[in-house]
Amino acid sequence: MADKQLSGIADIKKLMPSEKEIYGLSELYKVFGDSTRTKILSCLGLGEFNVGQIAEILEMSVSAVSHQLRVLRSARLVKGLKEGKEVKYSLDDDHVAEILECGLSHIREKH
Amino acid sequence: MADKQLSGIADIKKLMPSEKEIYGLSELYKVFGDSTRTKILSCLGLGEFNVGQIAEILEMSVSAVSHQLRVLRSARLVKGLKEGKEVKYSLDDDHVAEILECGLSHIREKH
DNA sequence: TGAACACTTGAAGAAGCGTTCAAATATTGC
DNA sequence: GCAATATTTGAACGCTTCTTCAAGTGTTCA
Repeated sequence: MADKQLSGIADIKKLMPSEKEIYGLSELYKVFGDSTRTKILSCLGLGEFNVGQIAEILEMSVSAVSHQLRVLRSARLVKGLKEGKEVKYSLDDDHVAEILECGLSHIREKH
Repeated sequence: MADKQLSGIADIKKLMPSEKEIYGLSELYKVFGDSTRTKILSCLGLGEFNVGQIAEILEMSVSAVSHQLRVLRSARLVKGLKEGKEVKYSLDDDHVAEILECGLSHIREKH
């Protein structure tokens, strides 16, 4: 009984998302938390492109872009389809653009 | 005229969010991209707490929590109100919980 | 087969990040 | 003023991350 009024901290712990969910969430946002990757995602929100085209649009080296595409692929945010010697990249699903929008509307309101 | 069919890459560049917006967006997500900070935000989504309480809920040192609260404060994701010798922290606005929800629903669908 | 092109990969260096520890500041009550 | 409590701050350390450069794989076409 004495516990009841003492804090409610035990209750709060139970209401929090699980350790696993928190981890997954922060890992997801970590991927968005780099401007090169955000640029790539914004770019792919406008169409499908191969690595060289993305590099040209972003004015970065092909290698740097490819490294980041690997990160985005393993986070399943983009997918790459091989077409001959090229690889056409596109957003993996609609959720990705949605998350971008969600953040954009926040910063547009705040600043 | 020759330009027109050449690529459309110049057009894509114009359609992309500005450098400034991209930067702001990735900076915002960078803040979410750490599990300690995500925990603090989830916690404050459930109520208002002082630093010691947050540290207890997260089972972390007060110092570590305070350092991360500074990051969250300067990103204007949380606000702290001084009450005597305590500081009560809360989410800065509804957008924050919204962004958390947005990411959570993504990972819950994907995994 | 071999040259050309598109892309990926590995190693390396610089830069950035998060926690810890110890010290500093601020507020309250004796 | 002094001790006690709550929080912040700075320096230091180890760890991760992003880009670059060079080398590698894979595909097309002659």
